[in-house]
Amino acid sequence: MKLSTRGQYGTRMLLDIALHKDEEPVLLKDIAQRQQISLSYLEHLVTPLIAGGIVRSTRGSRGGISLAKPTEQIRLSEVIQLLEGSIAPVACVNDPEVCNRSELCVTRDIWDELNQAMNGVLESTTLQNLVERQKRKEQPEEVMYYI
Amino acid sequence: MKLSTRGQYGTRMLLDIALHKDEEPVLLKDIAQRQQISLSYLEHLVTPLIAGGIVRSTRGSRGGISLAKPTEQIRLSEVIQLLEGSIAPVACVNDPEVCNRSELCVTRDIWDELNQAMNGVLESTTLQNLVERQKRKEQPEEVMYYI
DNA sequence: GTATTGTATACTATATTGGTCATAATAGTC
DNA sequence: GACTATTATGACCAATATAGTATACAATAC
Repeated sequence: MKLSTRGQYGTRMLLDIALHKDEEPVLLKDIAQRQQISLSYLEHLVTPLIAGGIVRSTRGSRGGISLAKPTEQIRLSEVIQLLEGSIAPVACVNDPEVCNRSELCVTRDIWDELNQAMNGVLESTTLQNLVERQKRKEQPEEVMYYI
Repeated sequence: MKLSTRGQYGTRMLLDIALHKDEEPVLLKDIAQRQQISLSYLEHLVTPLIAGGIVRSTRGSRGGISLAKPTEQIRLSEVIQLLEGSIAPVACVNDPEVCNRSELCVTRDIWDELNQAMNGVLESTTLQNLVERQKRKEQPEEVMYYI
């Protein structure tokens, strides 16, 4: 039940872009450095995000990556779907045809519930949520000083 | 986010045993045939379940596999844990040490929520639930006739 | 003691993961 | 228009995990 680095790195990349919106378009190189991810691997991960319309790229000098939609409209479910393919823990959840026992299979029902549980979290989390959480996380130290 | 065949086959094996409790101990060979899983692969999967105390095996003729505890006490979370290792979508959820950014990482927080969501389903589902669901599934046709 | 069953280990093929690298395309700058 | 900075794309590769097979061995009921 592991999330591969594609999904992990991809979300971190998007969060990084969102946190540096003032300097859009953001350089892949900078993201790579800040997130400690190899540039050449990031190049791979950005492609499906462009194709999926989450992100826009401009080539050439002064180019880079920018978000293609407002952060509130970027759901984690979408991101993971693009980078990892279907979230479903087993294939038959999406496509009952793959297994001839689907009809009567109770284990399938459970995997479906599992799928829905995961989907619930990912569907309800937007990039905006992540940004807010991040900001909240970085503040408490400062707040402490005022006590 | 895939569940490997280990987890899938393993749960099907346990459900199969539970549904044939009258003929315990159940032969691996029979499970393999009914569940259409190769015997030699099943032999692999049964080992961790024995080690985990979910199932008991008796060797020799008239031997086979039997459940080591009542179906109500066998949680899916336990089964998956034994067969797939940790359920956590990313390693840092269980062990923050693996990543030096754990402290401030908001994506980690999300993976943790994802983990909890999945855990909730698996923790609350027992083998007994599966058995009941299965029986309910196989009945409705008969019930219909009485309407 | 022997047939029947599980146990353990070693092996193999394939797919996935996590990259690297070279090259092409594109946009800005002089 | 040449040069440069930057992303885009695809070929390639190594390591690991998955899924499964094969084989020899151990225990036990009969």
